[in-house]
Amino acid sequence: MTNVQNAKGEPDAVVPDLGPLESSLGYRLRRVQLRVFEDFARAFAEIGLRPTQFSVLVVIARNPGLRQSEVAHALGIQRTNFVPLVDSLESRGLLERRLSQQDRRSYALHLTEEGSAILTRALAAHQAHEERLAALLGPELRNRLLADLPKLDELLRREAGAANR
Amino acid sequence: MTNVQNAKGEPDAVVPDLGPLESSLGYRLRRVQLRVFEDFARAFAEIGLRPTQFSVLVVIARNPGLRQSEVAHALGIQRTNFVPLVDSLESRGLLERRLSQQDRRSYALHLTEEGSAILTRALAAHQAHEERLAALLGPELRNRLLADLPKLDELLRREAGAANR
DNA sequence: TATTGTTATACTCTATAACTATA
DNA sequence: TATAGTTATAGAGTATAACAATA
Repeated sequence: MTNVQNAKGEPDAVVPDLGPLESSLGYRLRRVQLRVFEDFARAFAEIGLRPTQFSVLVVIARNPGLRQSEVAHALGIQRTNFVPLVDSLESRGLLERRLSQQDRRSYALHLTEEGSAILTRALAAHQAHEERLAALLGPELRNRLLADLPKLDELLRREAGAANR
Repeated sequence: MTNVQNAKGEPDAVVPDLGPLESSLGYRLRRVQLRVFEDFARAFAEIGLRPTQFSVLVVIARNPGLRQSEVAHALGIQRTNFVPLVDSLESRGLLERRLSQQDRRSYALHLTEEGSAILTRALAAHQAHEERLAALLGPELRNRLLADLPKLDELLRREAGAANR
């Protein structure tokens, strides 16, 4: 355990020793991700979209007509769990399920006008959020993380793929 | 949209354009964290501990006698949500709540012998998991991430602290 | 037979409000 | 009055099994 002091020189709370968690990639990623999502939540409070909902709107806007399961797969969400997610966005009038002509089992997803309008505001909020982080981190640290994190993702994706064969 | 090919030269599924998510720190962190936790889950399947439970045992082992809320705070978990977590570990016989003498409102947390024994196995599994990641990433990328992620965490911690004052 | 979307279900995680017993 | 632990509760996120309609 370590005693630290705050800016005023008062003794701060005792900081417990985290042992192997300190150098654990998973632990570090979880803690940092939660912090970043807190900031995201603040930026998106007025808009009323959670990170996952935002990501769904983004993917549909940039790839209109994708099938439900394609969007789900692109975002790493199971088909099963994607249904209520799409339900919520559809009942808010932000997207439409259109019956596909080629394959009548599937729906093609499209944004409504309202969905596009909200997405415009959301994209601005997202950019402001990213710029806030960028100002905090500096370009060097930010760019390094944005280069390193996908590398880790890709390496693990191949590993997992190989393991599931 | 981009068409990619797999190793056999067969056309893989169409890869949707993720737009601003590609360079979103929050999105990147979330995806990578989930991948790393998948690997963690594989490593811990036989042991039967989830990441959070593991982290609780680690902190108690290295700081025996901490109060419940101190452990919760160290791990970024709310007191409220920490109760059932400690309940589950206590009912499995891995830790004990001991009534504090100085402050009879609080419990001091200690591992049982069985808790220590399981933690020994868990620490080995965790090390193997980290070493697997290290072998995949190489020392340079791994060390850079383990240096950069706490930096980001610390910068956001100060920001959030300032915002809540 | 396999796939798309769906329902039902269960467990974990997270968040808020309010209680109790101590301080 | 404030704090430590608790209860109750509700909303998300994630996971599996099984079904109908369609391919």
